Amino acid sequence: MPLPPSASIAAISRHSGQAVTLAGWIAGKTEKGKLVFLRLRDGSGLIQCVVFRKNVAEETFTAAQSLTLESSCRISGVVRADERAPGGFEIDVSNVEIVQLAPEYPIQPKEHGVEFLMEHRHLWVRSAKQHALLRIRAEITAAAQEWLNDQGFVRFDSPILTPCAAEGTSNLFATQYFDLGSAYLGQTGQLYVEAGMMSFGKVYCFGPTFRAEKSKTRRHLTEFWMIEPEMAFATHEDNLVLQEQFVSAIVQRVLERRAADLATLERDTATLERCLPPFPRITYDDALDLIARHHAEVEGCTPLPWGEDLGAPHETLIASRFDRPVFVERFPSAIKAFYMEPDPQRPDVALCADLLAPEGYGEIIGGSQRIHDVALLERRIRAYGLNLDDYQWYLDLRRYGSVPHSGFGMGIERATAWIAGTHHIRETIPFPRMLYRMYP
RNA sequence: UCCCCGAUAGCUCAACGGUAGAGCGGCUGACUGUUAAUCAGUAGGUUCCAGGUUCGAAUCCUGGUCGGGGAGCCA
Repeated sequence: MPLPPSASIAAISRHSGQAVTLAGWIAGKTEKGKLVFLRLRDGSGLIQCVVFRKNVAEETFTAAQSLTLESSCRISGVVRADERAPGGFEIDVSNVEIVQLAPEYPIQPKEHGVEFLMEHRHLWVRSAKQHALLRIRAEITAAAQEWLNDQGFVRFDSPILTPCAAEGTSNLFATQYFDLGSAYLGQTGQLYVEAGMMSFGKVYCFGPTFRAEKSKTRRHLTEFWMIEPEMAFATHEDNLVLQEQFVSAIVQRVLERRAADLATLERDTATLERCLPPFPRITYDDALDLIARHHAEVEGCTPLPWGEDLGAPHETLIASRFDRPVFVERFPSAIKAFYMEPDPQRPDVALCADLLAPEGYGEIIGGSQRIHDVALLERRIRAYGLNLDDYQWYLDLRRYGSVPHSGFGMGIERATAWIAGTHHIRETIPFPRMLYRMYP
């Protein structure tokens, strides 16, 4: 009769000296004649299991010998402290029950190319580094939501199928929506969380967003997850304070709870430990000065005339001059979304900010104070060439009890790439969707 | 969309105009402390596709397909 697992590998030290049954997959095997070492992975951790021929039934030893990489099995035995074992504990095996014997496993414990690994992403997620990375992602999404919940935010999700372009800028994925014409996969939930903010005061949405841009860089996905808080009666200043507290709370929680995974990834945690408020702030104007003076330090970085948006090399240069995330605020309104509140001191710039992660990981947050005056918002919608009829519901939010309000969006994958120290964003989501990849 | 690069055994790669190879993995055997074990043996190929140059093409040329790196766009 099959035994259910009686212990998890992560908590194996609690069972030292006891007989347990573990259920999992074979992560490695070494045969040494009359003994077999099995490395068993159960999702919580990895442990070495030792099968001695003279200690077990002949069929148990044969079963242990026959196990292949990633075969599933139940292993019973006594937990024993042994300093020769990785992790300090091993299983002295008494029984091996094969659940399924796997044929030759494609992914070997050696170097593989990106194309091959992406083609086998459904198997690659079992590998130690991918496992650590995706656990960190899960910690980040949990930390982000729980922190906002603790601050009184209410989760208020936005639709994924939307009737028109929210910002009128990005290219959207279109799909046929019954007899109502085209629907578009949303590229932000922001306009909808503004409606929620007027109901709950503080809200956030969290879900996938879609950009049909033909981006082909290590910082872009066509489908990515974004968490977007929005607060009533909040100014640009309030927004920046919220962001630095939010980001540092997430980073500190990952440092506390996922230290082992950061170690697996060989992440240098020094820059993460410094990630505490307040974050430095520079204005767009200051950024242009800084670029003019230091552009030679970064390859491909050239001085910018006022009014041009920052490119990737400019962001890298700016981020490299600070030891923690840095806000770049008050961009020219003309290069930003139509709904951003103009600076009352200087109406040609917007009350907005991008948060740049250190170490060249780029923009992880974009946020702004939103226009709350209905007449100004109408003028902006027209000036951006958008169809006013599409935005009547959004204008209603300014007709009935309008208040100053602010919010931002954080890209989960970019934040994960930075915190985990992963070169390419594609590994920070289980199944990345990219320009040239939709399988598996 | 633009610029650059690549495709040879299951995987990682070599062969650069003259007989298509190695390491790893697989399979068979040996081994009581391995942990990307070691040793011996063994199987495994439409050199991405189509056309061209040549006595002869994995190799050179043209086109295509698939993919990688970067830019722009943005989170």
